[in-house]
Amino acid sequence: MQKVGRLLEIEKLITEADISTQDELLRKLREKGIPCTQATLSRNLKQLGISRVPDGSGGYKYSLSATVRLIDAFPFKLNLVPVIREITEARGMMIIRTLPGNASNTAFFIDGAGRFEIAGTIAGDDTILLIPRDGITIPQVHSCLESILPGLH
Amino acid sequence: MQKVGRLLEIEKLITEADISTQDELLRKLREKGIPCTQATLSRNLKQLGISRVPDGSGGYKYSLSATVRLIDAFPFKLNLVPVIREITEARGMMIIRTLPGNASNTAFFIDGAGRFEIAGTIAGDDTILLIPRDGITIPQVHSCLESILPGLH
DNA sequence: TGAAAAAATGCATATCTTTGCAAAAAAAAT
DNA sequence: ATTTTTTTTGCAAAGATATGCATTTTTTCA
Repeated sequence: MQKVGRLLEIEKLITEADISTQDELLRKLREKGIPCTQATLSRNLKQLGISRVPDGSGGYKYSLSATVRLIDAFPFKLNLVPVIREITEARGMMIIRTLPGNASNTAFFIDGAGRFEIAGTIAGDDTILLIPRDGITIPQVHSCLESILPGLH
Repeated sequence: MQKVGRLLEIEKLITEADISTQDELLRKLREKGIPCTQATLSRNLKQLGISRVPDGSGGYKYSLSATVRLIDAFPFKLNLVPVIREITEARGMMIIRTLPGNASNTAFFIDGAGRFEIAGTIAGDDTILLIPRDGITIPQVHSCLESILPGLH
């Protein structure tokens, strides 16, 4: 299963050239040796936050929408804690995106729970890097977070 | 001819509330006493540069594509480059050194590009930690950065 | 004015996109 | 390794949007 590869290629194709329909994009993917169907493409575009926008010349083209980000890509759900916007995983760590200026509050709150699973956190302005202790899995950290942050689901 | 009034109202309606189909928008217009058909609406939306974008919660909503254009034609793209002093790699992540005080501007800009390859960034004063998404290689991030920041070597 | 040209609109339909569902594939648990 | 659970996918159909064409409305210009 090469979903990530396909997502990258989709992103690349739509930034490299103006593409106006999913069928057109589909053809280009296949030319690159990436098999896909239009239905899957539709779902992938949604996931990538890519949409079909007027191109200003009477037509339409696909384009990344800067504000919408990948949320459903990984098995984490969008949470209900107002300041947390997104939680993703990378390199065995967790990246928690918050509203601007809220990263350190949130990190402080997480640290304050004193959970063993969490080796430490580093907070910027709107992003927290959460480093799990060795041997701790992401699902474990996730359920740990759920217990720390009520409303997360 | 009440086209202009309708255009204004359309813009207003889609910024005030999340609207996910043209029929829904059409109903709201009619509630305001503005008669219209779906066909006209489609043409008007195209003219206004409004498109249907993934809302990040599994649905779609209409949105001005101003943000997308902003990124596409970001006026200070080139001005950003000189503040970056060095880019290095460590532990599968990237460390970007900037001029003092410029890390968060730069990180904000990078985040704004909304690239899939980048799981998140954390900015201090003059250093950014960029965490690539799993499965993404450093060279991939490099070329990603190059496309976000033209002028980068 | 009134005639001619341009723009806007509605209708019907073509085109394009999204989604429910079942099957396949992948990941996690035992 | 096998079972269970979760995720991804294709198919087909439903849903949503765009557009050609004819008509109406608005604008332009003599």
